Amino acid sequence: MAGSIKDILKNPVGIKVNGSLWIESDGQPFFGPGPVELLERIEATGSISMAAKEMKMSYKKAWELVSQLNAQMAAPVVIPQAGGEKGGGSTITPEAAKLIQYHRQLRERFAAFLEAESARLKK
Amino acid sequence: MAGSIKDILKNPVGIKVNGSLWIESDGQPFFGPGPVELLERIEATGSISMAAKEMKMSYKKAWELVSQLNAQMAAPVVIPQAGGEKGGGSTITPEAAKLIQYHRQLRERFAAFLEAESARLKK
DNA sequence: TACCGTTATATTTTCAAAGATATAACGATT
DNA sequence: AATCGTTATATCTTTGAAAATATAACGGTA
Repeated sequence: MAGSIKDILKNPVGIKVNGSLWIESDGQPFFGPGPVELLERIEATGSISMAAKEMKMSYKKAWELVSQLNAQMAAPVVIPQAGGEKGGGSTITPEAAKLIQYHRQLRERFAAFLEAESARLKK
Repeated sequence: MAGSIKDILKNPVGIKVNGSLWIESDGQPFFGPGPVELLERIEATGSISMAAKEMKMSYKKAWELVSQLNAQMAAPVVIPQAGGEKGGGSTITPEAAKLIQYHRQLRERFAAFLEAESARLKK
């Protein structure tokens, strides 16, 4: 279309609309893509430290995320155990599974939005 | 609704979905909310330095944004003049106006999306 | 009790982004 | 030529976030 955005760009080939989403509570973000993946990997590995390693995230960062998440939920999403067989580990609660599922669907709807906007950009 | 996300949060009052959008070219973001506001203020003030000061952005940062934008557009969005009456100044081109208008509409559609998602969150 | 790998926490180090500062070039006006 | 406020650019400093490091606590198992 004439007068389109892509027409005024020097290199319109790789152009698209991108973005990121998160859930805010009291104005401060507390649940973005990072925590979701962390929860998924904690579920898969049974361990915060292993999940963090897989994501190339420091254990400290991972622990802070878990701690922050648990603090903001009515019930904890991760149950940690320090010590025990194999040194301990962590399991996720049904509430965590709910969060994961919700965020997955949210991401899908957002991806559709971005797709539509990217298409509009090229028209 | 039962099993909703808001039910598993400790403080569900201020909860909402938020996010940010930008345009990518070749995978690297080059046009987000900051540059738009800068362009608007350059148009209003006729000067990069005044626009930057209004936004409490360093002149350096503002100049870098302008420079980067100009480099990525087929035609420049800002025409700077160093020296001249009143020391110089900068004007924006019709292409810049197009970018501003596009981004404004994009923001509106995104706001609607976020609003819908925030509403869904509370259901 | 000694060991293990994990959770929990404090401290230090690194590093990149932002900011501050300084200086030159510019071109109309006087 | 001197002045003015702007653009243009280099360099130094600050600072804040991430990463790295270190250490203790934990609770099963052998």
